[in-house]
Amino acid sequence: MGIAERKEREKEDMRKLILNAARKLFLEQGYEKTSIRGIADAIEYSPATIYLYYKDKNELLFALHEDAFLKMMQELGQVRSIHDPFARLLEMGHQYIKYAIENPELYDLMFIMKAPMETLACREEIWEDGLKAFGFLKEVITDCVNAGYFKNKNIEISALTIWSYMHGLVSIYLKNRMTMFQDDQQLQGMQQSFILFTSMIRDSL
Amino acid sequence: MGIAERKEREKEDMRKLILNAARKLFLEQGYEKTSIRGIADAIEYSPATIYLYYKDKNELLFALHEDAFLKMMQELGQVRSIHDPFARLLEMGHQYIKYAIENPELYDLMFIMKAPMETLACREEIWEDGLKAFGFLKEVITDCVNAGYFKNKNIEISALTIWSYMHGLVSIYLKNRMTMFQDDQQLQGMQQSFILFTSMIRDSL
DNA sequence: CAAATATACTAAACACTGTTTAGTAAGCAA
DNA sequence: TTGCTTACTAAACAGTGTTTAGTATATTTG
Repeated sequence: MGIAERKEREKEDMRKLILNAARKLFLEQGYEKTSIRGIADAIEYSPATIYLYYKDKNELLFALHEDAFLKMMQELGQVRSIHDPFARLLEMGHQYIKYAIENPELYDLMFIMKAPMETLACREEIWEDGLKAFGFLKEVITDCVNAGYFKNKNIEISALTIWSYMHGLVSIYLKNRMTMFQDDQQLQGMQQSFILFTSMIRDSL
Repeated sequence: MGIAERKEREKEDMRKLILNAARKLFLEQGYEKTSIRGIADAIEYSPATIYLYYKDKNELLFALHEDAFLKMMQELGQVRSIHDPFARLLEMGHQYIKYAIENPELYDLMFIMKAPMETLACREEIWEDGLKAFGFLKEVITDCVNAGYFKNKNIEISALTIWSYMHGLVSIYLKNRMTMFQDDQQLQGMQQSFILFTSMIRDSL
């Protein structure tokens, strides 16, 4: 009998309905100002219904966190068409900055907020999405090493170092701490710093 | 008449009483779980009283943010005794990491949370504390340039680049995103990355 | 087909949150 | 002693995430 299957589909539809409304509100007004009641209103269901499909607000944020990674990987993945590994790494950096600036709330969810990590912790799962993205960075760095760009053979540490810089740069900008530059010169400052950093790793990583 | 002065003193005492209770609770249970009511209970006053001394919760957080910077500058300032500027920069890095790990909630307040910046924005003031700390970093870098360690003459960009790396590294750790290492090897990983980064800037900044 | 059961949903409550308002009691000045 | 100011608070306002108990509807069973 197909009833069970239909119910399963309907359940999945409902999860998507909730998630889409959540994403919309979340991106429109930010995490802090989006309430379960607001999401419930948007889909014209009671707040309690949401708890039949998602354990709590953290789980809802975690689901958004997951497709934020999907989106980022799609955008970063485009660099695969670049043959030279160092040029590919550079473009990856540009795309990373672009993604962070264009999706500040998602970036927060992916790399700054504790909520999604707590869901992961109490499920006793690993941070798959993050590790996959980190793995992609390691691949590109490995290619750079193999092409003779970098001499350092510890890919893990090289990747962590590069990611730390990138994450720090965009975090400082997104969290409004780049006040050593005037508002309209912050992007330019980031650009200059990025050029400096990339020339540094090219010369001596 | 000394009555006005006494009242002024009492007002200042009350502000400190509130702030000390706020700091204690905040460090004990974190920002999110500390409520105005909790602070009011701790000092045995009504919640409304707190609003006679601080405009809102953001202002309370901003006050803590200020003495978090005071504390950090005290700890970082110790490196002034190191003569060699590059060794001084290295030690500053160590101290920065140490401070972040030992005071994760304060670090959040200083460099990640938006609340203190919002208070600053609506007061139309600049981020004095942050710029002062950044200025100290620039001083040390200038010394490194003058001593012939670094060839790059754009101190502002060099400082931003170094700070970005440091901030990224500690943020990734503090926000539990360093899952490429097992829990007990994350500090070691940071150490290795720090060594790599410092060797990179020594060779080619 | 009717009765029993399972499912989907919600109203209302619980226990909180930051913040404001209106009112009280004490301290001080005239 | 009267009038005014200051310090404080009880209670309310408008929200929050989450849970409970109960109601219809849909499905399965006798």
